[in-house]
Amino acid sequence: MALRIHDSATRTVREFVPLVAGQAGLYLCGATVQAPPHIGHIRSGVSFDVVVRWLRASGLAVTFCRNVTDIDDKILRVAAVDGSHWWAVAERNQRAFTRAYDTLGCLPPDVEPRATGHVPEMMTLMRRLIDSGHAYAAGGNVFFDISSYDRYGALSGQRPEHMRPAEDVDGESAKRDPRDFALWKSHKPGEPFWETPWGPGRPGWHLECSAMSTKYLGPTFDIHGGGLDLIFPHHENELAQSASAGDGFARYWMHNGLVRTGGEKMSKSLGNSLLVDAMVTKVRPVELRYYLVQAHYRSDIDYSADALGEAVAAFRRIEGFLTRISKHTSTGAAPAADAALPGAAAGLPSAASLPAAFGAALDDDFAVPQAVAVVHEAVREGNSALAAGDAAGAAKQAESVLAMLAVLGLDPFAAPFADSATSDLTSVVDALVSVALEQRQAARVRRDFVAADAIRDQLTAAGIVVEDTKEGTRWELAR
RNA sequence: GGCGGAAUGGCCGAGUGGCUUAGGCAAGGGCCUGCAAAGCCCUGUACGCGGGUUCGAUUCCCGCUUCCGCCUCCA
Repeated sequence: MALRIHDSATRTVREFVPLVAGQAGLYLCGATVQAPPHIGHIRSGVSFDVVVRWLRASGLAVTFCRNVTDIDDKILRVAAVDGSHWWAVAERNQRAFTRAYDTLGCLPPDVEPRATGHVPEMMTLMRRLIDSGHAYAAGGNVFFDISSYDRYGALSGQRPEHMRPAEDVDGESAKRDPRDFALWKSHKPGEPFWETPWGPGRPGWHLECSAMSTKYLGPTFDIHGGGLDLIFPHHENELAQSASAGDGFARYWMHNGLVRTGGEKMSKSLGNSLLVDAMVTKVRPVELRYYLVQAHYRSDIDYSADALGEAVAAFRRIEGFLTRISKHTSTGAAPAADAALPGAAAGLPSAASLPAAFGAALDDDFAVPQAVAVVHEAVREGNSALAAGDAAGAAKQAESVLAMLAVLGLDPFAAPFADSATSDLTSVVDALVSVALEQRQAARVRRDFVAADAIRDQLTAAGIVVEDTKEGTRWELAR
C-alpha cells in the first residue's frame, strides 16, 4: 500500500506514514448539536466514513474518534427560544445526527466524546497553557495569547496582522488582543457553568477538541478531519493550543468540501439547509450516499435535484446488475473478508483482493470518482458476460462490484440499506405476481399480446416492474 | 483589505504537456425483444478570456473575468 493523502497544512499530497506502523488514529470534528443534520453535515460524515473504511481495508487498525459539541452559544439560544433545557436540545439533536449517520451507512466511531464530559481534561490543558505563558485569565474568561505562538496562522495561511479585527462581542474586551480567542467563557446568568480555578464558566469551542483528541488518540496522532469551513478559526486554534502546549497534534489535516445550494453554502445560519430526514424521503438513503460520495471529498458539491437524479440513475445501473445476477447465481456473492485483517470485523474486503485500479484510485487521496468509474466498468463487463451466457464470469464481476461497494459503504444488500421491511411479504407477493405472470406468459405463447400487455400494464400500475429475459420473466418492485 | 479554492463537451464529474482524451446521466443510431424494459455496441471531440513558455498547452507561467469558501457560529 502506498496511500497518499492531501494534507491541508502543507497543501500537498503526501505519502501516509502512520505514527505507529499498522495503526491509525483519526479525529473528526463532528456535530455541534444545535439543529438536526443537513446533507452538508452528513457529507462530511460519509466522506470520512470512506476514509475509515479504506484505512481498515488497507490493513490498518483504526481508532476513529468523532466528537460531539454539546454546549455552545447556539444551543443555549435554541433552548431559550423554545423553552427547553439546553441539554435536552443537545440530546435531541445528537440523536438526530446518530440516526442520520446510521441511515447513511456510516460506521460508528470507536469513541464519540461529548464536550461536557471532558471539562477536567480541558482544565488540565488550560493549566498547562497558562503555566507556559500561552494563555491568560481575564474577567472570568481564559484567552489564548496568539502572540505567544509564532506559528499562529500557518495552518490556514492567515497572517494575524491581516486579519480583520474581530467585532468585540460578549463583553470580551478583556482580551489583550482582539484576535486572541477564548479557551473558557465566563459564566453568564442563566447559562450552565462549571467551577474552575479561574472562575465559573463554560468551555470554548476550540479547547474541547484539543482536550478530547489528546485524551483518546494521544498528544500526537495521525489524521484530523473536518469541513473546509473549520480550518479557520477552529482548527488553527486547536493546533495553536496543542502545539504550544508541546503536543505534536495531527500529522495530516484533511478537509472535506462543502455542499452548496443555489451556488451558496448550505448552513444552519443561512436557513437553506436540506435536512437529511427530508432528503431520504425523496431518494433512498443508499442513493443519497452515492450522490454525496461520488464527487471527490475535497470538491464542493452544488446541490441540484437534477444532479441528485443523475446519481440515482447511475447507482441503479450498478444495483440493476447485482439484482439481475442474483437471479442467475445460487450463491449471493458476498465480499470476501479476510478474518485476519482489522477491516474484516466490519465486513470489509481486504485492499489486496480488490481490482488494482480501484485500490490505486483510493490510495491517491481517496479518489472516489475514479474508483466509482472502476465499479461501472466492472458492471459493464458483468452485464456483457451475462448477455454472453457466461454466468461464471458475471458472478466474478458481481463479487468484485460488491467488494468495491463495501469499501465505499454502498452495498445495497448490506446493513443498513437492505430492504427488510418487505421481506416478510416477499414470498406472498411473489406467489401472487407469479400467478399473473403465468397468465401473461400463456397469453404470450398464444400470441395474444393485447392480453399479455394488459396484465403487464396492471402490474406496472401496481408498482411492479416486469422484465422479460432469456431465462424467463422476472419482476421487482418499482423504486 | 488578507488567505485559499474553482471555471472541462447538453448535464454531473475525473484527469493530463502530445497518447486508445475517465466514468455516469441525457441524446441519436444499431443489436436484442412480439412490443417494452434492461443490457450490449457505436456516435459526441470539451477544457472561462488574453498573453507567454514550448516543436506542441485544457494541462506550466503572467494578467484578466466570473464564482465559491474562510477571515464572525458553521461539516
